[in-house]
Amino acid sequence: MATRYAQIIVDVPTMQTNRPYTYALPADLQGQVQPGMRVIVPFGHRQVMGFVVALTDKSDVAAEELKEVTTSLDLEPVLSPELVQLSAELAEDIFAFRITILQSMLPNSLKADYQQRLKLEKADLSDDIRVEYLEGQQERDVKLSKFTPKQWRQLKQLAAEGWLSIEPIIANRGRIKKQRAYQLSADSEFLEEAAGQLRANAKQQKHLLDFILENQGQTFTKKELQEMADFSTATLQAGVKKGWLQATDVELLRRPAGTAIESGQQWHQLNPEQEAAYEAVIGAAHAQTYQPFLLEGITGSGKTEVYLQAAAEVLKSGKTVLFLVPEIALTPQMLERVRARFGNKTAVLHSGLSEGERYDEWRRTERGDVQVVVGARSAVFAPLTNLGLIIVDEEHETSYQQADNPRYNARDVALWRAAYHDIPVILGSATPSLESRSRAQKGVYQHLMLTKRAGGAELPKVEIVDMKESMADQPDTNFSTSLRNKIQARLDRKEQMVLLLNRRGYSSFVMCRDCGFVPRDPNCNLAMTLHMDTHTLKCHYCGYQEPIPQICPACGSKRIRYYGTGTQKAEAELMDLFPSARVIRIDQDTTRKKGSLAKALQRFGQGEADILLGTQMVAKGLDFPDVTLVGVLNADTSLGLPDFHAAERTFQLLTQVAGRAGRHEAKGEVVIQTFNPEHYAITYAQKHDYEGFYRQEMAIRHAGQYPPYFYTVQIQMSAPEENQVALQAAQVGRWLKKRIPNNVIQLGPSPQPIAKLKNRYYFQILLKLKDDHEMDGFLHELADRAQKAKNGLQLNVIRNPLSFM
DNA sequence: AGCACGCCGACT
DNA sequence: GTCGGCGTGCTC
Repeated sequence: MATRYAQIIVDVPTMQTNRPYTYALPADLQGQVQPGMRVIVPFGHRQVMGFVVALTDKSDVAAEELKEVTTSLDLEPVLSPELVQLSAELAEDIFAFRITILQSMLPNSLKADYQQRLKLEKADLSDDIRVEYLEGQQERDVKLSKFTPKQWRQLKQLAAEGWLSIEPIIANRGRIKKQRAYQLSADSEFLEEAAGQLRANAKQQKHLLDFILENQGQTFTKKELQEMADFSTATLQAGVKKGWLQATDVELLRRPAGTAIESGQQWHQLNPEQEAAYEAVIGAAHAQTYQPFLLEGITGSGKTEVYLQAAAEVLKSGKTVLFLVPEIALTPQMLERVRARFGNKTAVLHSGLSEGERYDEWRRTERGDVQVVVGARSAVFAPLTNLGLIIVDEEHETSYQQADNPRYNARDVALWRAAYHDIPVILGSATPSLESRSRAQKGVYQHLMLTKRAGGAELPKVEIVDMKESMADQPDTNFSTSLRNKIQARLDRKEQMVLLLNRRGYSSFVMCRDCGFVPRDPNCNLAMTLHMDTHTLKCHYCGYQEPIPQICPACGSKRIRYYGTGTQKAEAELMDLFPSARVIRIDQDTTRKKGSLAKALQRFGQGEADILLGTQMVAKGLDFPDVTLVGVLNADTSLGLPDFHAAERTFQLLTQVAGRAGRHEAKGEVVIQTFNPEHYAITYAQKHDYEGFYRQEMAIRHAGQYPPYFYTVQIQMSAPEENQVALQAAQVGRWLKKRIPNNVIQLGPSPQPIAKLKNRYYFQILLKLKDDHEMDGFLHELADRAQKAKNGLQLNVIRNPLSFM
C-alpha cells in the first residue's frame, strides 16, 4: 500500500492546533515512518516535533499546500497503535489536547528538547557579542528561553549578515547510557591459530585467548570481563587489534535500588473466598473477555494474594500484567512482595525514580523484557503489548486522577485498555468508591467479596472518644485520657503504635487573641500553617512562607495564639507526655527527600521506634505485624471540607488506618478521637461496616442529586483579577443556561472553596448530568471560545472531579 | 507557542 | 514621514 502521507499531531498545545495535520512523506521516509513514531515537521515558521497518528495514501489538502516531513526521530514506533487510539479518545473525553496526552504516555526523557545551535561564521565578530551569545566559544547550543525576544532579533540580524548561523536542534532529552563491551570472536580455527603464534612470554594474551575460546561468540561488558578475569585495558585493546574480539557499546539499563531478585517465593493457600475470586478472574482471562471485577475485601483479607496468583496464572499463558497501585502505597514492602514472586520479569514505574531510571524501566517494558509492570498513575500507559490482566489496587484512591492537565483517571484508562484487549480487570478496595460499588450493584462490574481476614485474625475493636468532653476536662491536650492510657500500656509491653493526624505542620493557624487577626498568605489568601522547626508560617498550597509574627500586625497585641494541631505539635506533645517513647514522624515535611520515607518505614519495621506518627501516609498500604494500637487524633479534619465527598473520604481513611492494627497474631485496638462522635462516617467505620456506610451515603447522594446518581462536570475559571473572573464566569453561566436541556442541573457560577490560589482567583460552575456526554458538544465549544478570551481568563473543563477544592 | 500582518503613538 | 508597540489570526 502506498503510504505517501502522514497524519501528524504537532507539539503545539493549543485549541486551534488540536487536530492532525497532513504531511507528505519524502520517498526515503516512505515505508520507514510508522504511526506511533515521533517526527520533525515544518510548522508555521519553524520545525516542531510531532507524532504520526496515521498513514494515508491520499490527502484532502491540496498538494501544493502540503509540506514534507523533515525527519524521523525514531526507527521504531514509541507508541503502539493501541496507545495512539487511546490518546484520541482520552483527549476528547477529558477535554485535553491530544499532544499533551501523547506526551504523558512517554517518559520525560523522550520529550523533545528544543535548542538553537549558534555557530560562529566570521572570526572577526566583535568581542562583546561573542562573549554575550557564544560565551567565547565557536559553537553553542541554547534554549529559546536563554535569550529575550529582543536578543533573538539581534541574533537573527547577525545571522542575516552572515556573522553567525542559527540552526534548530531537536533531540531527545534523555540519553541512553552506553557502556563499552566486547563481542568475542566465534571463529575457533582463527583463534587456535592465533594461540599457536603467541610468544611464550605473552601470558596475558594467552590468558585472554583461552577465555575467548571458552566463551566464543558471547558479549561481555568491559566491567564484567575485568571482574571475571582481571584483563587490563591494554590486553583487551591488543585483542581487538588482532581481531580476537570486537569492541561495541551496549545499552546500560539503570536498575532502581532495592532488588531482591529471587522469584518463586512460596505461594499461600487461598481460602474459599479468595479461591472463588481467583477462579472468576481466571475464567474471564481464559475466555478472553472484557470483564471488570470489583474485589471488595476488608483490610487484611488477602486481596494482594488474589492479585498475585491471578497474575501468575495469566503470565503462564504468555501474556503480560499491569498492576496499578497508588503512589503512596508503592512502598518497598509492596515492591518486595511483587518482586519476590516475579523477579526479573518486573518493571517498576513510579515518581520516585530518576528520569534516567524511569526511561530505562520504560525501555525494558517496551522491548518486551518484562511481563509485569507495577506502578502508580502514569504506569497505566506502560507500553505492554499482549496484556492479559490489569489490576487496580485501592481503586477508590483519588490520586488515580491527575491533579493538573491532562486530568486523566488511571482507573478509567485501565478499564479502556482492558476493553481494548478483551481481558479482565480487577478493581480492588476495602472501601470501594461509591461509583464502582454501585456499578457492581447494577451488574456492570462483577462483585467479588472477601469478608474474612487471612489467618483468622480479628478486626480490631474501635473506641470512639468524644473530644468535646475530653477538651472540657483538659483543654490543653490532644491526647484523651483513654488514648494516653492505651499508649502507656503499649510502651510498657514494648508493642508498636500508629498515630494518624491528617494535618502537617505545627498548628493549623495562628490568631491574635485580642483582635482575631489571622495571618494569611498574600498569594492565596489562606490562613497559613505554623512550622515550628523553621519558625515560619507557610501556605501549604503555594509554598509562600514568612517569619512568625511576635506582635499582631493589626492591633499590636502580643497575645498571639496557635490553634489546631499538626503533626509537629503532636510530636512535641508526645515527647512531653512519654519522654521515653521513640517517635518517628512521617509527613510531607519529613519525607520530602527521595528514599527518606522508605528509610523511616524500615526503621519502624525493625522496631527502632515505638510510635509512628504521621499524616495519611501512615494509613495506606503499610503492614507492620507488631502494631497493636492505632490512634486517630482528630477524625474531623476531612469531615468538614466543603465537598460532597467529605464523608466518603473520612470513612475510607478511618477504615484504612484502623486496618493497620492487629493484622497478625497480636490483637489490635483503635481509638478515634472526634468532635462528631455520632457522625455516620465515624460510627460505620467503628463497626467496620462498609456496606452500611454505602447504603446510607447512597441515600444522601440520591437526595442531593450527587454522583453516582449524576455525572458531574466542573467548569473552572480563573484570572488574576477577581472582578474579571466573576464577570466572565457570569457570562459563561448565562451562555450555558441558554443551552442546557432541562434534565441537566447547573450550579453556579460561584467562587471555589479555595477562591484564591497562587495569585489567581477561581470560580466554578458545576453541571450535574444523567448522561455523561450529553453536554460534550457545548463544552468543547466553550473551551474553544475561552481560548480567545481576554484578561488572562483560563477555563478548564473537568469531568467527574474527585475534589472541589 | 511563535511569528507575521496590521493599525495607532513618539521619534531621527 | 518611520520605527515599533502589541492585538489578531494562522500554522498541513
